[in-house]
Amino acid sequence: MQHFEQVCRSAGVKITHQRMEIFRNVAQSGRHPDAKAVLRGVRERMPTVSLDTVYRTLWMLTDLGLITTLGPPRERARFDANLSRHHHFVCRRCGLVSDFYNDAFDELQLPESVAAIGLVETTHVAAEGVCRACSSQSEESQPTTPNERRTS
Amino acid sequence: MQHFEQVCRSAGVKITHQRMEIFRNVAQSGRHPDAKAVLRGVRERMPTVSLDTVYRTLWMLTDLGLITTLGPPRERARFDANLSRHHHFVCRRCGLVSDFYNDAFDELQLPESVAAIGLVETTHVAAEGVCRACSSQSEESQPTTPNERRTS
DNA sequence: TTTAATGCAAAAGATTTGCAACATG
DNA sequence: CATGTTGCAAATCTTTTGCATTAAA
Repeated sequence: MQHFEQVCRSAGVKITHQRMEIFRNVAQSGRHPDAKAVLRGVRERMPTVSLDTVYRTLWMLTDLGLITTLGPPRERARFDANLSRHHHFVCRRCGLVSDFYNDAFDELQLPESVAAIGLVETTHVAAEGVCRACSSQSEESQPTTPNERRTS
Repeated sequence: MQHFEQVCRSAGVKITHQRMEIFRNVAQSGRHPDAKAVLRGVRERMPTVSLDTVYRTLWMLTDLGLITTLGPPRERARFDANLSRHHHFVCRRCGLVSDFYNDAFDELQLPESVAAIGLVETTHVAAEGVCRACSSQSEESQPTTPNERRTS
């Protein structure tokens, strides 16, 4: 939080209540919320904040390097305040993303073929599967047919 | 393409021109297009296809296991017809996603902590950086300040 | 011929922008 | 007090849905 204020100050942007709440919300919850989720969280303390302020602030925080986004840039972003080196578990059913740590994964040796594509700055492992909550939900009814989408 | 027809037949879904074009489009281009991009591609041969058909078809192909999506499910999806075990290079500037292969990455040993989160089915490495095209574009003007978003 | 799939148009969601009122430094 | 920031409303863009028409089997 001190870091937040310091970065804002040196970037010359004002430290407003909204910005503090929004940053706190992304930073505190270990979640990886999208803009809507941040709005919900922030409104518990500040019922008047608007969604557009949330968007503007999230992208501003991203530009300042105070948070990052998940996945390819500019797409239906989810934000992440965990700036330490980490990796993700992604639930295929519910979309839950949770962090885990592993030193070995922090220094993977990339094959030479990658150099031809571009300059790699960091690597990141995504473990995909089904989270606890989802797998206990469907104890009896494992889908044998491919899941119906948006049809229940 | 034979596989495509076979899977459709055994799933009891009709093999239409649109579906063939859409599948071919995702499968042929080594890209990871979103729905809009698929529409553009398909319209070169079939100018009358509609965007909603593209969406319906892409999700249907996903349900049949003929293609997959990138990243967390249900979010501004990008589709991938490469079903072999592979990993991704992701460009931070332009969002380009390109595939690469590495046997070692196919069998990463996950730390025990992950078991507590859920059941992992597969792991996937994303190498993030700047692609050739983007880094040659900005030879002279490396941004020292964080990139302005949607402001140029 | 029967049933499922398409295209259209409209609805529902998500994200961005212009602008007057307001708060921060 | 000056300027940058907010909230509102409206614009834009993306994705989904209802329904009459068309095409596959």
